Amino acid sequence: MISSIAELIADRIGTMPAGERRAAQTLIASYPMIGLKTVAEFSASAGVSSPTILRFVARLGFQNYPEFQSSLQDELAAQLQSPATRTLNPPSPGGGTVSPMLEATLDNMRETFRHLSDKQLADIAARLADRRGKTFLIGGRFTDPLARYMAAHLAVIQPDVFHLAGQESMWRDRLIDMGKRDVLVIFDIRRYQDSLLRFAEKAHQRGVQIVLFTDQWLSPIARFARHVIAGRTAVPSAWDSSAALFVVAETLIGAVTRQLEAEGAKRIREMESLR
Amino acid sequence: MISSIAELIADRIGTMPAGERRAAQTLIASYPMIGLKTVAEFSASAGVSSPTILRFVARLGFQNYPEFQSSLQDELAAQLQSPATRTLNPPSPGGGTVSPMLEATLDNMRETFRHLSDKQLADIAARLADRRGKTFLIGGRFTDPLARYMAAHLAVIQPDVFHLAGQESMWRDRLIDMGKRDVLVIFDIRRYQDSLLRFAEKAHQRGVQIVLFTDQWLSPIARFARHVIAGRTAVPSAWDSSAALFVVAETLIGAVTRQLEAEGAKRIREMESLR
DNA sequence: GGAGCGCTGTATCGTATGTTACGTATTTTG
DNA sequence: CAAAATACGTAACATACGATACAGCGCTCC
Repeated sequence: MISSIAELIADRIGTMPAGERRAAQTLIASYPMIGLKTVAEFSASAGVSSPTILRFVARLGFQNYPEFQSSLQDELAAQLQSPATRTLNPPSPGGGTVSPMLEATLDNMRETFRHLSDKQLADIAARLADRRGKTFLIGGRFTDPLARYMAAHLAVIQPDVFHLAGQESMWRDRLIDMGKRDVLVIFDIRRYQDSLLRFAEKAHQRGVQIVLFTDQWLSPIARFARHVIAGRTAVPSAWDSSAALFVVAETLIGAVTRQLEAEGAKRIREMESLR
Repeated sequence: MISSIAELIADRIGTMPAGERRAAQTLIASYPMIGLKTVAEFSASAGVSSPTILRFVARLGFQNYPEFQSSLQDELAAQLQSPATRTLNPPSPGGGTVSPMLEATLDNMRETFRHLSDKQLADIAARLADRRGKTFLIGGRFTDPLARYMAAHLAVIQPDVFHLAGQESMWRDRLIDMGKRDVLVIFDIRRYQDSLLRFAEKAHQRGVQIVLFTDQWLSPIARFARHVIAGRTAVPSAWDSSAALFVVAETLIGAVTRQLEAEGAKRIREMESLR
């Protein structure tokens, strides 16, 4: 049962030629506003010609463009009347893969932040913004990309940010560079990796301050960590979700950036000029 | 402070002559839909003549009818984009760094999935699960970790998954291995990278099917993409957020895994025994 | 009660908008 | 590799839409 134009498009987008598909994608991307504008604006926004828009509309089964617009308007009107039914995608009957996954993820985030105080985040941000020491980041098999993501951002706004990648032996050798003033950010969720635990222990012995991103069951590394961020990871999937940790990471990145505002801005400008 | 046209009308309806007042009441009664229709329809619905509608619009301060309609559309668009900020969620006191960031992120996700149909995700998942071709993943400066994250998971459940890293020249050379049956997953958000665009174009020429993760303004790569996922990225931070795209990626990973259930499970067992 | 003012609708006009025809480029098929 | 089919854009076209001029009507105020 197809009830909305968006569904209709999703249903037929596969059978459309390239130009019309672009039209479809542009419409979906900012649904449904562009469809309410003129053909000329729609076509310009999609980067195709007007006739292509009209053919696209015709393929959806409409006699002409105004009829198509009326449909969009009716749909909008219906949505506005019942705020509860505002979701563009109906509750996806028959084992939809989207809704449960999204709901669980959103819950995870709320729950994660509920157990995370502003002060805690501010402390960690201050620690990361402290320019007297270096910052190292490392992650496990699936969480290493999170470490990379964070490193990529932090490296823009301050010097001495290092992502530890590659062979275990590689980063173990970097231990010699680490000291009391340095921070080590570790991402480790189930199933926890021994290599990371060993590494964390040695770093801890050298006085390195460890910030740990882990799941709600806490990696054994928590024992050595100065700060522990426990994110919810359970979702209806074969895999655990790192989304909550990802959002915490982004939040921290934002906080650190704000703290380094002055120096950071200058640094970013310099960087721009180097490109 | 008057922020919406509805308020504007309420403010001035007292000073209006009878005919225009009827127009105003009709508009308010089914706000704002009638205002998006033609002058003729509006006038008929209000039981007045077209010029009266135009005079009504002029009195509100608009130069002409299209300008009035654009204002209504902008207002609608703003409403549709931030569903939560409209009703619930008080402005979270204390100006902590956490709440606004989290709220915006949650909104982004809801909004992103609102524009994403089950069918679309299923199509992409099916494509990624198709074992006849290879899967390549690549990302931009800040989004490459997302590509890595996805690659790390997909590589576990199926063979021939490759993350393209390192020098541009490196992955450009991999083009020769790509063909019609293969899929290229690209992550590209503002500011879009030329190198990725060039790469996407060449891949497209070779018939590679491109799945694009981008922001709501659509990377130029969308032109060559078979599937486009437009995630919301705006957050109260100096950086754009990739969290929504991250969640979409996780959802896809889950969907692909489910499709490859049988073979995947066997593969995972084998892998376990190899460790 | 009459004159003036203001509001409203009818009819006309100009134009922006949707539509269509046609030629070129691109892809598909034998 | 050739030929056909399909898709796309340019440009001309028609129409429907918004804008305007003007006349009629009612209302108010002297």
